[in-house]
Amino acid sequence: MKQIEIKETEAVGETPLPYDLIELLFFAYRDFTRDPDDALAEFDFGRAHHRVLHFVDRNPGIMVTDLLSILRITKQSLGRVLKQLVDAGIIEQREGSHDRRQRLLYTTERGHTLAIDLTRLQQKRLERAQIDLPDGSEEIIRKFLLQMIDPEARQEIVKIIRSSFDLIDYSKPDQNK
Amino acid sequence: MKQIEIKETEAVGETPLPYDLIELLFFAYRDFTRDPDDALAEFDFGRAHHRVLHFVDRNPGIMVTDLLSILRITKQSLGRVLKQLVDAGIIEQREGSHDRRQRLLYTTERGHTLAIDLTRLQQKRLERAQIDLPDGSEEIIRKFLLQMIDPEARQEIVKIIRSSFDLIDYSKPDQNK
DNA sequence: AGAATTAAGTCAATATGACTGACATAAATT
DNA sequence: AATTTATGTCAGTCATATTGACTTAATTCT
Repeated sequence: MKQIEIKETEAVGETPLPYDLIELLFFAYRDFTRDPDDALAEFDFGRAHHRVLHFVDRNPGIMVTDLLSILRITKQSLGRVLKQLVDAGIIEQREGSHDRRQRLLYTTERGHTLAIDLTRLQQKRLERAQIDLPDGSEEIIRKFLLQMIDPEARQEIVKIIRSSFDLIDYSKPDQNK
Repeated sequence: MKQIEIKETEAVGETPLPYDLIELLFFAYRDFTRDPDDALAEFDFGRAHHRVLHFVDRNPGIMVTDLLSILRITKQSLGRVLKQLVDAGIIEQREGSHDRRQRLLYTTERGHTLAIDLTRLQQKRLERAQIDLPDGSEEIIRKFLLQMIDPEARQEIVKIIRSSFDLIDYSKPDQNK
């Protein structure tokens, strides 16, 4: 009944809307982020803390400025979260050896362990999601996700991820059918 | 250099962590939600409004309670957003014909048009993301995303999405390798 | 018929994560 | 010496969410 109702309101001849993928992305991403969210709630940390912890752990010695540009948040937003992580002994700041203005960010041993633990939670979910998928699926998923990203941003993100994208030609980010 | 630094801190012999997929999901989802976010900013609406609009448009006549359970937010959180959408003439509430306690939710004509417009933005991105993927990729992506969802929730979500999942056996949500 | 439950809404207080804009300091670069 | 850069801070605001308690109306159960 409802399905007919919907169909009727869609203009005839137009491409069907990809409601399934849209909603799957919504629900999948929600559950994906909930594993670490729940784990961090014990420390009174939230998703913002997780993102900072993740990218600092992945990029030891990252500058505050570079972290801001990855996360696309403002200095003020980062400030509080970062301070809490430093106070909790999860992240530490060291003066840059060449440029003494910099406060380079590193996870402490404890912070690194925590980051790995959270990543393992997400790993578990990702592995479970790939059960019974045919060979080559991971490469398809990777390419799909990369191409979901704004073309202008892809190259920079590939650098951040610095993973096995050798087969993807991201020098032509604007190609169309 | 940095890559070596990271490798050293990982215990030898453990499975490599799927940083690439984790980060791709983060960046892909961020850009995916930005299209409608940007479009709604003109109306002074945010992502919360989009979610409500989307699921009301997809489920005409949905009860407030059911919408709350899909979105997993509280009545109070929904309240303000819903009121704004009703005030703006985007969503309307009708008394249930069988149960007069219910305020069933519908998009207005204007609301429906807006919902479709936003969905077309996301469609564009999804289509672009599937360029140059081999045949059968969409099915793989769909299955991957479905299996990213908590096993206990999958069946309910398939009902919400009510799409082409005939080939997926979600009666055994807990199967492992 | 009366009790219990359900659907929806409201009040009050709070938390989190984000924003803008302005300004300050120190260090590096030009 | 002047400018730019890296970082941090102050003050105020906003959006989205939370919890818990309570109300009203309508339906369902016993």
